[in-house]
Amino acid sequence: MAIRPAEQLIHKAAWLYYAHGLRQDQVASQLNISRASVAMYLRKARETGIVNISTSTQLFTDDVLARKLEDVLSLDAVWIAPENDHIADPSTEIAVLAASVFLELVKKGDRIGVAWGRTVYMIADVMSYADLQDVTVVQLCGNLGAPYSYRPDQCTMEIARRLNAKGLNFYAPLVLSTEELARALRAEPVIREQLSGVSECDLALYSVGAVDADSHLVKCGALTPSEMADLRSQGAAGVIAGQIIDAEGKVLDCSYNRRVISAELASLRAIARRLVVVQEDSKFEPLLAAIAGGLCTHLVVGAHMAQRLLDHAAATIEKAS
Amino acid sequence: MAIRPAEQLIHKAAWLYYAHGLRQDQVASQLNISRASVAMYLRKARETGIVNISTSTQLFTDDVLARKLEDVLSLDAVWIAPENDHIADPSTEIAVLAASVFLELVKKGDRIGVAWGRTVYMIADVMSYADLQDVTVVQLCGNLGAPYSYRPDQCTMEIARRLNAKGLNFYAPLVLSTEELARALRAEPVIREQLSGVSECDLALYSVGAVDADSHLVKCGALTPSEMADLRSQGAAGVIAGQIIDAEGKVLDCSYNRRVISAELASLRAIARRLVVVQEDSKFEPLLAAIAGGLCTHLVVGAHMAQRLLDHAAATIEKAS
DNA sequence: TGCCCAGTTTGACTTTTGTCGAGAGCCGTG
DNA sequence: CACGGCTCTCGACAAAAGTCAAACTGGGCA
Repeated sequence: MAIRPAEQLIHKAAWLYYAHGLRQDQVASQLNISRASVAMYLRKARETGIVNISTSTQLFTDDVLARKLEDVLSLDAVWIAPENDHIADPSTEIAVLAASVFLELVKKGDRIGVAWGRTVYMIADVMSYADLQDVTVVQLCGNLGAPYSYRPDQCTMEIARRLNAKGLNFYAPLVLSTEELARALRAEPVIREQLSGVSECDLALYSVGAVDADSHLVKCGALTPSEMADLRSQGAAGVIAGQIIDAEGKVLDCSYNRRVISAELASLRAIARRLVVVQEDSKFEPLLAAIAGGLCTHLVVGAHMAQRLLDHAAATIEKAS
Repeated sequence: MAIRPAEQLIHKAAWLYYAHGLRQDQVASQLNISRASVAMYLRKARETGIVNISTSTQLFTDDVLARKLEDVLSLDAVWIAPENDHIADPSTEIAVLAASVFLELVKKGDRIGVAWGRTVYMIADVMSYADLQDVTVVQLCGNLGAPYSYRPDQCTMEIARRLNAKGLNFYAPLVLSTEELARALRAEPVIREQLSGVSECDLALYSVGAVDADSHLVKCGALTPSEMADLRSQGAAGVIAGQIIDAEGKVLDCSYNRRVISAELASLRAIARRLVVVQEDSKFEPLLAAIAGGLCTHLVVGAHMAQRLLDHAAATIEKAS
């Protein structure tokens, strides 16, 4: 009985413990193993998603602020992570909340589009394991060759791993050196298929990038700081799935965008649930752009950002009237 | 701060403990309360479904036997509760499994039809709490006035309570004394509406009753033992949602059925997922009838029953060839 | 006002659970 | 066939969680 402790035993232990409510020693005697082993199995069961512990995120939508934001920005749902009191690290708080919200939004059989970035990777990192075998996680945009730690494929694969789902990477560079090459590559059947499959997603997860020298696009060499500054003066307001958008949330008409291999914004908008998570307060304008462009239906932000959004909306309405 | 500890605190405690993985004493100090209170809050959180602990029921479908049954009976999914070894009470085991399976099948926004009986009530009784606010549980058949403990409305309400969902009872007797009255009552707008709403359900939960003197219908006075025996000789093979069905799973043409207020079998068949749970080995024939009538897409049974079903199917095929 | 009640909170205690290092079986390899 | 390397397992200890009766709280009521 020392061969292959196997899923089987883990399952049984988890079943007896969590579903029947037995104590670990009772489980141990039923299964003829030591209690220590049971404890270990149970940990594994939790880690692999055989048991699922999830907490309602309702607390964060019950907030009046969240409700107001939903109304004023016409979003389906908003979650606000508290930042006021002795919270050690608000950005972690946001990531943890976003991970829970994400898991709550996923349904069996879903196809999920995932973009990339520090925020997305942080969410993946704190996401608890689940066992969603008939779920597919697809990468929304091309890869960056640069030795950068939040690569699009890493984000996709990590989330797929956590969910025990199928991961669908796509191996094209995010940005090419000429528009021609980008066009040609987009026409490739493999790539075209992947791109057209995006609109069949049921759920999307992304953050939004800022248009400044700290942007990921600059850090990993897709754009130089001066190019970025140029784009900014041309009206660039944010970055979504590797593409530059203007203040209205439309793709900016520029060479860079034409050289990018990524899901079209129209495809993104075709996804029913679009979860946008923003950690940094500095991403206020990019977020406004994303919302303006209808790229967001579900939003997770910190309390401070939420307040800014609400104030801004109020000011806009006042000005209009 | 002693006023209304409220959901708020429970939510926060649950969040810090389960989502952030803090220890109870850390949660206690964050929230400025004693660890004992935290422990109590966490229990409440579990009881009210603010946190959800669920275990994958895959173990029970992985069974080869389950796979074979799915094939041979053309069912969508089969779960088999083990009965072989030192399991104390196989019927409880089946109920616990059925409850887990049920919870796994429920999706947000679902409308769920629930019938009645000892089995259904047992399932409700062991079902863990969940917080599915946009779920509606509807009663599939009329009530029994008799002082019987597994009344249809009780089954419905208990499941709704566990799920924190809306319960939709319907207050008509299950069986009337004359066909005329039954017809008249069925024509009542309130009742008609409820009955026609059944086919809009996404999920149904019921067991199947035996046609003998031990049947609930006899025990609660809807039928006398001799009437039951009569029906049996007329071809009655089982009871579904208070109605007598024949071996082919069709409604038996008899006075009793015409006097019953319950969801029509056609409405039941219109429900995409029909979870049938059978505990007693004696319900072999009724179950066969239900399956024959297409009243079952998802099945939970004990190992012994599963084997009988498979043997029977094998024999039938052999005979046919 | 003073008293009682229902529900909360707490400290102290017990029980349950997590973890560690050591030991045992298995396997491929030299 | 003996040897490490590997993983699984166990016993014992430390840490964490559950429990209970007693104290407390604020609000309703005579």
